[in-house]
Amino acid sequence: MGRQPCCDKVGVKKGPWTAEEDQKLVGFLVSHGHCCWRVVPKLAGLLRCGKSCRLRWTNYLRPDLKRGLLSDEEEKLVIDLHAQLGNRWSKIAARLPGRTDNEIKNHWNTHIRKKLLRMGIDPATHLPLQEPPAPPVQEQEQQEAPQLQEQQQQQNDGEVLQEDAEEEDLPMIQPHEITAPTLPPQAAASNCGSVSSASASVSVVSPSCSSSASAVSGVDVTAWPEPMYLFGMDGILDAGWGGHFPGSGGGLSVDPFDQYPGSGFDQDDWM
DNA sequence: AACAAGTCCAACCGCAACGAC
DNA sequence: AGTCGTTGCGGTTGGACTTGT
Repeated sequence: MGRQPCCDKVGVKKGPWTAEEDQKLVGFLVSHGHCCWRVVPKLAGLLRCGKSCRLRWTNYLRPDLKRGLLSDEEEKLVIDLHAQLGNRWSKIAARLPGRTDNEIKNHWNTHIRKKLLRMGIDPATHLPLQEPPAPPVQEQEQQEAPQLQEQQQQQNDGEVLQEDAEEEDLPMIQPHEITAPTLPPQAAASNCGSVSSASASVSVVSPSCSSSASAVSGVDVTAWPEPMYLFGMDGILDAGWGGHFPGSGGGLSVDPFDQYPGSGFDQDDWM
């Protein structure tokens, strides 16, 4: 018995999302929420499969996402959690607010993994690599921590990583540094993703069109969180999110967008 | 300036888990 | 208890971008 594909392969667009598609998706989700992802693209007028919509939303369009490199603290936490949880990226992501599993996974594979390897640490086990003679630099580092128990190793990871980061002179961008330039709400609304609570009209420029879009286009998608927070719970309620967030009575101390699947409201709530 | 190699990340794929019936 | 539909997760890939020659 074969699995039914998540969507009809025929007539379904793939590849990078366009600004127009992002607008449609965000506009639809903000005003209606999602009942089930399969029907979202149809209702939103998108030639995408539901899975693709969900991924786009959770990994990029969700308003509570942080953008930019992981901070030093976040990186340490990822290493720590990875030592405990292994490749359970979603579990790790759950401990880093505003970060997605995909983002953490990518960061691990492109940055952290290499750092650990250079340090002579097996990224999979977080133990020193049992390898043939390492190059001098690694040798030296290995001498510093020979045959450490895992706990000790974890403790060292952070310290050595920090040194490593300094060594490379890698700029560690803090969240507050990567958010959008502070704009008055109106300006923010006209320049970047905006959500009118009344009409739920949304404008977004897709960074997928160009990875440097946020830097050069003048339409900073990293600004997403700010306008979304600015329009606040009232806007969310006006836009049709009302009553969908248990315990969302006051303020946004509990992020309403975070972890909404399985957080206590069922599909009917979204209809 | 042009090209090649390397890096990074958004998006896709396929499987597993879960819930409804 | 078994089947089906949906969502979530982790691995992988394609291509844009950056860096080096």
